[in-house]
Amino acid sequence: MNLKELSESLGLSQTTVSRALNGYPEVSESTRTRVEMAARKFNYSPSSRAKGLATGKALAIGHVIPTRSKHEMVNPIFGDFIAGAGEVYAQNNYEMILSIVDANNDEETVYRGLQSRRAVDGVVVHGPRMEDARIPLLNEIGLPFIVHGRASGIEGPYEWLDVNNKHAFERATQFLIDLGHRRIALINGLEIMDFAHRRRIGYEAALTSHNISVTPDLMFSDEMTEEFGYSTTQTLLDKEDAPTAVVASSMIIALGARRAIEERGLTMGRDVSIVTHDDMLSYLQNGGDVPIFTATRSSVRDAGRKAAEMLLLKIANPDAPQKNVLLEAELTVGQSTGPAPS
Amino acid sequence: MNLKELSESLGLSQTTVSRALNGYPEVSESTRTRVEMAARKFNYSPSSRAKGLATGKALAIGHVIPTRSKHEMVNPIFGDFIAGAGEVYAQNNYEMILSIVDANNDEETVYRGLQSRRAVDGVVVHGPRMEDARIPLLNEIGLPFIVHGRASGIEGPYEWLDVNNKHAFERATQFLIDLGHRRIALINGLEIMDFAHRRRIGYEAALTSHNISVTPDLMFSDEMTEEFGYSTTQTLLDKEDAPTAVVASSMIIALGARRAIEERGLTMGRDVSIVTHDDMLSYLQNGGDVPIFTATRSSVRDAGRKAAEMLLLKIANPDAPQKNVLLEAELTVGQSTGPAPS
DNA sequence: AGAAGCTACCAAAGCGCTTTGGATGGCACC
DNA sequence: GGTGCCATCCAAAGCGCTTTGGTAGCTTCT
Repeated sequence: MNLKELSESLGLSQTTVSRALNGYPEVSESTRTRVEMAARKFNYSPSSRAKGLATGKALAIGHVIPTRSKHEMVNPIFGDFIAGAGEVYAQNNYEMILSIVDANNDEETVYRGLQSRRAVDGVVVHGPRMEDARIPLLNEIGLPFIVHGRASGIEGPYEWLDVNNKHAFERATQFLIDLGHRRIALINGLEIMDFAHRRRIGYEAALTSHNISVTPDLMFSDEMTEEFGYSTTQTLLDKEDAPTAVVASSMIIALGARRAIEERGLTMGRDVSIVTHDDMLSYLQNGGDVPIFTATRSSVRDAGRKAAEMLLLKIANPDAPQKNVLLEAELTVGQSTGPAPS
Repeated sequence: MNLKELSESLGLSQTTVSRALNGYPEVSESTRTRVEMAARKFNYSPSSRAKGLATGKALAIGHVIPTRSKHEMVNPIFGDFIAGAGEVYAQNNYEMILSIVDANNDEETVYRGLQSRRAVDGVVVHGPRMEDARIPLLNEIGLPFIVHGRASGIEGPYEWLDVNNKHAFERATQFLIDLGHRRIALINGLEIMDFAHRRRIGYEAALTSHNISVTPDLMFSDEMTEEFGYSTTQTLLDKEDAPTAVVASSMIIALGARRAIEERGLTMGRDVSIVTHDDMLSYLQNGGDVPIFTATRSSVRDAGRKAAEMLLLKIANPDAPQKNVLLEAELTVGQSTGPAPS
């Protein structure tokens, strides 16, 4: 069923039917309801291709996920972010289109392709890195975008939504210091990633402000896997002056850290304290009345929702001033922290 | 830059340029290269909207992910599956479009909408449930699809790609029996999900064939979270005749199980054996020279690739016979299993 | 009564492609 | 030299919408 058939079956012109369905005022209420009834009855929706052609809008948002190397594997937070964003797109009759970037096609080509095919009206930039080249690229080709996170070292404004990683990790570290911990380790993500860099800055700031020296042998940075959390914590606990607390950059790292701790018969929250960042992923919940982990938490799904809303707004209103949103993570106290052992 | 402009700049007709770019034979090699050079130079790609309108194909595949309730939250395997499928789409110049189904829009509406908007040429059905209503629905509305998994209780043929869950879990259980285990627990996903049902059948078959009775108090089924693995294993270890082995349905469950085991000072692989299913997720690798967990493994990413290929083939050739692919999981021996303690 | 202003509708152009159905010129063949 | 056949190219229609630029008919005002 297309518009022509629908309008013929109603004895109306395509114009009128189109206007009726799109809420234009120059259609009488009685015809409008008649049209709407018929559309529902025949299960008619306008072809998104034709509509896109006619309006010049793609009615779609692109998400480009890099999987090109071990260092940028499919991110576990991706699913939740997408779920949040997708809700917003559905409400606004936008499609979400996903592109995978792997070893066979380079990032720039993918973005340029989306633009020149006119496949999307805008994109969300995931996992920004330090001095991320995508931001100048997108500005150059004129494709509207929003960054989930920020990219240190980029000059010029761009629209972003980020968690205040520095502040979160400063507070987390501060919290441990207040509990009497002095030797505090950081198990972080890869520091080419902007968020990881900011987290380290926050961690260091807290230490420095308490005259605790920042020692490189307590700071680790790698792909955020359970194994990395585990082996790093093992290394730490083997030290003669092992740290009494750990700040972890993800729940998955924290799970690995906990394993290393419990494997030695130590108790988390008593012998070793852990604060982790919790993205509130749906399948990795930090559950219980009292959460297992003390955590700086911030819902990635919610971030997805907000980012999508901002992008749609920007597309609808391209000349509005750039907006930036800095979300504060809340520090929730769980069972994984306690006073430093004496 | 559009086709008209490009052809004018070349002094050729739109027809010829179009044919040149689409590989038709009635274009001389010299003009073809000239056209291709120009297209590259001006960074021209045909508008996917216009192309779709003209050809009647959407050149897109839909993936519908349900997030409507706690029971169908964003699945952690989703990201890897998508990554695999996306590679194939990219190679074939297809877009991947994602739809989120939440509490506000029902599943049927989403599928019907995709079809009537002509937004996709086909869809991948994720996470099939027992007697899944989507299969008859898609058959009714005539939208090509492939199921990742199967749906028990559906009559009539449909195209699917599945892991041989029954066989995998039968082998896993068999393996534990061979090691002398007799009290073997199953920590499974929700049994409305078809895969979980099949896994239980496999588990039971192995027990039965060795005259080991199937006892309901050793079988657990819920959302596959770390917490579920942990608390269930705790319960199991509290029993007076605690099981000596566990079969787990996912790495995340297995991580929880391991935590419960190690928390009590027991050793995995000596005091309690674990076999898990490993989807080979990129961020949850069962690493090491000798893997941590003995596992039935099958790459979800690879499944995504294969499923996408099958669907594209089906779309290109709708009258070809239905294809079904049953992937065998390999049983890899790791450190988490050993002979039953005497 | 005529002008002006609404309300409610419509015909046709145009979005950027693909594809149908030619047209043109060069060459071999008899 | 005419015929037929390729190899190359092209004009124009059509895909299913939106939107421009109307028209027809009815009120209302002067």
